Amino acid sequence: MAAGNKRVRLDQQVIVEGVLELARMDPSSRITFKRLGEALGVDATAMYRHFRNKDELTRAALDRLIGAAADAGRNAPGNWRERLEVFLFRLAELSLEHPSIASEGAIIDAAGPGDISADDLILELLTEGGLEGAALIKAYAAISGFSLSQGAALAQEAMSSEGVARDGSIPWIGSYGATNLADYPHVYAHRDALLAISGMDVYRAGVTAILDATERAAEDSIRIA
Amino acid sequence: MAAGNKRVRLDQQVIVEGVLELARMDPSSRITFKRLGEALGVDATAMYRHFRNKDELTRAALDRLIGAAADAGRNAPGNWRERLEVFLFRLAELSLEHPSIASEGAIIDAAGPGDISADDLILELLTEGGLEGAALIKAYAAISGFSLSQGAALAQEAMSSEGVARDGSIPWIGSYGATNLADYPHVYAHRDALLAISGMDVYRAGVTAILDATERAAEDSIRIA
DNA sequence: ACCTGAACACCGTTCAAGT
DNA sequence: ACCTGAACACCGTTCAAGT
Repeated sequence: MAAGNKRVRLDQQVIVEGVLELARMDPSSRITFKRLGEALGVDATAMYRHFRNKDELTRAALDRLIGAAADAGRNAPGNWRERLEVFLFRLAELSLEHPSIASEGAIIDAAGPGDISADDLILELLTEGGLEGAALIKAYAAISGFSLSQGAALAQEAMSSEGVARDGSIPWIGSYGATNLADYPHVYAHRDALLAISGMDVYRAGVTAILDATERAAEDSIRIA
Repeated sequence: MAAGNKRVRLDQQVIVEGVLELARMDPSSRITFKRLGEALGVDATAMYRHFRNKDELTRAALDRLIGAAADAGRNAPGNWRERLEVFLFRLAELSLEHPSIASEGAIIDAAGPGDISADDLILELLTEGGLEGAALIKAYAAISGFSLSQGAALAQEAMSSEGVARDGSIPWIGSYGATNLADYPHVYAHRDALLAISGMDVYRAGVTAILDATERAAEDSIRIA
């Protein structure tokens, strides 16, 4: 069972799929060349024939995730906002399902075809919504920056609390432990509500805020035109 | 000059300050117990007397950064939105000045006094803006989630492009390299504008979008009341 | 009580050697 | 052309030994 011993011929595609599978099946442990080699039935160093280093490999895997989320958004029904939401939440789901990839920092700009495909989708939907020029670029920046960095945060959260449900329901704030909240009256007043916030709540709140503002900007620019 | 050889008595405070200094002076290399020990004139393993592991140490250092940003926001003039912006941009600056700390993933919830202080500030300012109940908690979630994850993304960007200006002016998108943009008409149409986006532009776009939406929600809840 | 230093189990990466 | 395996330089962490 598990992954091991396929012994197919290696190439970039096969390796990336191996990384994704490893990340899915073993969500709480880091991606390692050794573990990847075992899963593919190949020596740990064989990957260097196909990727310059680990960063490039992780980049390629993340790019695949982003591309898959973009496909989901592109094929979804609904108006521009609804399809954007499908893309954004699919990316969050995929990040939670592959935490060891999505959390591997240092990669905001996967720079592969999946990444560009997602950028194109975001721009297409925002244009459909009526945005153009500087407002379009700003909305694009807010959305693409948010989705990647917040997806990484979600994934890190899922990795560090191993064994816990991978649906984003992990509390965002662990606890206030020994800290005396007397000096922090607002935190004290809302402590129960704050502790009840999950990682996915945070993601959802961010998406809603950004898309509300975007929708507003779109309405304004249509009214002006 | 440089860090080395102080040989003071160790304690949590001294170690955290050492980490922050190391991160400031040597922004493109990772924090290491060995390097930290050299800077403090102490064996690499001496830190284990004061912190359970590296994660706890990094957490404490990040907590200090967040606390400093909260102090800046608390002491700033202006209305709630302006003071929130001071906090958010100060946090981005501090992340860029200490990239090896801010980028050290796995830490969304520093869970220390600085973190709680920042939470209290955010809640205070949002309350001042007229938010309460569920709308308050949602706005808090969007803002705190955004600031931490986007700050980490900014820091990772600063670390990977070593030597480049630490002011967030690094391009968000590297280049489109060899990729044929023929299949991506929207990216193609806006490629120059996209390549001109900096990391700080992305941060600013996110802050503006979230605060616009928050301001709108505050106006609504005041009108209803 | 606090720090040292050897030791351990792992990393990513390089490179000569195999097939 | 592609993969192996030894080797290297580094990690975080543990623990017995020093002072």
